Amino acid sequence: MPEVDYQRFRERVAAWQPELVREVFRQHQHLIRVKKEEVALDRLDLILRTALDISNRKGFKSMSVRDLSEATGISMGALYAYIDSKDGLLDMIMAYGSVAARWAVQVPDQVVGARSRLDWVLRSHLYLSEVLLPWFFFAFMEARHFSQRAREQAMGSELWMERLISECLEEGNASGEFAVARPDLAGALIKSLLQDWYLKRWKYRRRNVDVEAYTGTVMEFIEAWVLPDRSTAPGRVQTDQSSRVNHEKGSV
Amino acid sequence: MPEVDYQRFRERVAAWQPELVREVFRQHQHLIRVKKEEVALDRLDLILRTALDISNRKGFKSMSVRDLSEATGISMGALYAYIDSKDGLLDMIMAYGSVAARWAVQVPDQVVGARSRLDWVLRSHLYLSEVLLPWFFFAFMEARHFSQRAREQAMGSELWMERLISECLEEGNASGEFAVARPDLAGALIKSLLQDWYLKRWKYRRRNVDVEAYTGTVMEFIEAWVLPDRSTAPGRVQTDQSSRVNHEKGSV
DNA sequence: GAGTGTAGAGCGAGCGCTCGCTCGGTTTTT
DNA sequence: AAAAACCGAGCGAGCGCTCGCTCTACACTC
Repeated sequence: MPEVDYQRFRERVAAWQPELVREVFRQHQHLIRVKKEEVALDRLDLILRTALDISNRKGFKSMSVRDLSEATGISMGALYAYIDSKDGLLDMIMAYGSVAARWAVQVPDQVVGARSRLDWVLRSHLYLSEVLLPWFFFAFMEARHFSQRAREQAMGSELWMERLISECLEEGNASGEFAVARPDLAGALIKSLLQDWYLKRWKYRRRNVDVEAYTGTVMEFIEAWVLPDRSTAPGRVQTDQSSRVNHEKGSV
Repeated sequence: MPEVDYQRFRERVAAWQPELVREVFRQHQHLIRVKKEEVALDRLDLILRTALDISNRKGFKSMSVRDLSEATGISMGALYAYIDSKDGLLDMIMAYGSVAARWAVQVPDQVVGARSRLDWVLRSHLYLSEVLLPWFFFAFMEARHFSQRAREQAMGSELWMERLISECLEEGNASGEFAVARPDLAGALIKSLLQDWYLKRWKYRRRNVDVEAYTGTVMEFIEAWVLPDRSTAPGRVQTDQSSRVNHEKGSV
């Protein structure tokens, strides 16, 4: 039934993930003093990973450049050949995830129908946040420290994701696949369920809940709400409209 | 149907809210140089409010004590008569919300039955987070900067709230009021819906969604999942068990 | 293949600045 | 006039960032 599973998603991501740092390097090359691409890529990758790691433990603001220097083993001077400033490092980190998101979540043409599209969008988002967990956590937690321009961009992409979900719901309402009262609010609530996966990871790790189990429960939760009819038992099949209950809107 | 609404909740809170700062003052009196309680309370209240305001805009770490001094109009020296250190200020802020939570969310004895209890717990949490929004936002965003002891306490209270929800669900499963597959995971997911209200406030404010509208939608969302049967129309009445559908667990 | 010039990459002590916090003196209250 | 509260210049530590220098790899000369 699902349009994609985690295993296949990982394989698809593995194909372009090494190119991510290269893309970031090229976007910011005018600010980077290191000339040779092949020399730069490994260390840039190390810098970005380490910066995310330290920032997610003590906050970007609290991470001193000396901390980063010690953790990467790259001297202060050399570090500043890769970044033009601490804020520039933040820009590169954000670019890293933005590029990944752009490459990962576009819905392919062969996925048609509201329910399939919703399934695809939600799963892609969850799976990507699993692969790039440190980045998603960082982007959420540090967003309010961004410059106004960057913050508005972050808010915009949050709203974009929501509208993507809401549009699926509206499309489903129109086709009869779904029956949900407020697609706008529903989109917001569904997004918060996706977010919990990377915001509260410690909780799920402690309980041995993996991304597939989480995704499964979330999809059930959502479908219980948006489908016109349902049975709470997992593995159900009712997707046709014939089994819908004719609910009485006017009842007190 | 609901055990409590926002209006009544506010009235109840208004009765003890002025006593909150007094409680915080007394808990930390040994660290406060200002002797006279009546002199101290107003300024302590101002300090806590302003600190929350600045912290929520630029982060607790980035808020300098000079910022706080200028914003409150209290000189550096006088400020340090109310707080023993910046970390001490953080302790007082956390105490403020902890006391409020303790006073606000205990379930009264007259609320019986799983569905009523769940309703009461969720609404109380949502309403309290509306009244103390700056505190809830602060507690979530700054938790990772706490000392290990404080962080474990925060994690504990997060898990406590979840277990409260999960227990309602389990109780409801046992009594037949609910039929939810994984009460533990469900508790976590439901909590994330409550959290979205204070984490993404800008979004809901922009859409003119108030706390009652949000609460209503969330409660519908949740009940669509946990109730054994449902109708998507708002204002429905089916709460008795006679209308339950006998769902077939084994169906493919 | 040994010697040499050079550009790229790396290094870390030190600069100017802001931070949390203090303390001797002043104003207000009782 | 004593006690309580308030004030803000000044302290050492730590911050982001720089800059004069060294090290390394490789093309070129003889």
